Amino acid sequence: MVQGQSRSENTRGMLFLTDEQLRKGIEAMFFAYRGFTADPDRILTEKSYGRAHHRALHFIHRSPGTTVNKLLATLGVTKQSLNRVLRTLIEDGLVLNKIGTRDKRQRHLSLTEAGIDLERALSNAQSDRMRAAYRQAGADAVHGFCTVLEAMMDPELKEHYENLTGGEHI
Amino acid sequence: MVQGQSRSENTRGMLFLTDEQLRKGIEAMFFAYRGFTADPDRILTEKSYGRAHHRALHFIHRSPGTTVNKLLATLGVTKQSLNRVLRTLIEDGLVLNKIGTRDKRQRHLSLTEAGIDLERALSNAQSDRMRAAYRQAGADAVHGFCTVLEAMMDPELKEHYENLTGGEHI
DNA sequence: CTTGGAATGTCAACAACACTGACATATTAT
DNA sequence: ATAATATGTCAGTGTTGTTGACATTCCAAG
Repeated sequence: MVQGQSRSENTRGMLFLTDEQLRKGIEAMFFAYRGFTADPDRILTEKSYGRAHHRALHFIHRSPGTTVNKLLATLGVTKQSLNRVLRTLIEDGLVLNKIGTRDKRQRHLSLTEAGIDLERALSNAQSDRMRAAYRQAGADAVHGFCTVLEAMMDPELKEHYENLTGGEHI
Repeated sequence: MVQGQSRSENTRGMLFLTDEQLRKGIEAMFFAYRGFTADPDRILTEKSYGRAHHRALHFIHRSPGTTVNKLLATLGVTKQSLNRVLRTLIEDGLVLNKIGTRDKRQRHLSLTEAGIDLERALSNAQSDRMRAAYRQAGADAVHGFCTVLEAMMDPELKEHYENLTGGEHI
């Protein structure tokens, strides 16, 4: 440690943060994210899919009936990139593509039975590690974990994060 | 919320975790990681580098004099993949490649002045957001944040994380 | 009703970054 | 001497991202 001021606060309640603490946090994010994706990645490799497929399945599951444009904004990729992934998922019978009734330009995306199964397998693999980490760390730590993560998001992305709780339908 | 048992514990001290809570955590990781990499990514794009270059610079800065094999283990990529990145960094005069004295097979990696400058620019961009998030969340939250991240790591990766504190030299 | 623009899909080309497999070259260890 | 280690390199492949261009469909405003 450079200084002995770990997690201390000054008179104005401001945190003193050493370079060492910040660097530890940066490295923790790097290594933890590897663990975070490791388990679903194994399943995906078996099925010849990638992380992009997982993300698409996750958010379609989260907001069934969502449109391509909404999914695009959530994932933060180009439509060409998403389209490649969606096409394979539709061809493989994991995702349904229903033309909108109100606006026929829009395509409403939802999971088929098979899509739900794969999403659940991936979600379970990821949740298992998350649950184990949560239990090991304790309730207070989990609360702090989420608080810091939310504070790290771009404001625009944070809106997507917050708006997901509802799961708006058609 | 599916249940009203947020962050509660049962008689054995075990956390009750709803699917909703776990899913929130998963999405928080996804969105936060985007924010985490956004600022350095902008600098990297300017200089025609990628995230892989950032990671190499970071860990060489962290452990000056480290060998290629050690860096390989830390980054968790193949030597071919790392070599491509290292070659450009060496050609561009950001990284030094010194043949070992004890074992002449080994190449000891370190940053040049220019390498240190770029690493610092990237590190500052990332630290600024981290510091802001830390201050917004508070000291307790930061502690919980790191605790959960550490619990999420693969045991093998966690060793790398812990062994980095020293920064062993030649 | 025509026109503008939004939503979507698709084609092509390209780049970053990961992978595998194979091979070469020193150098060290046995 | 031989085996193993550390490194570098070449070739090929796959996923995922990007731009740019273009077609289609459809809503909405004039």
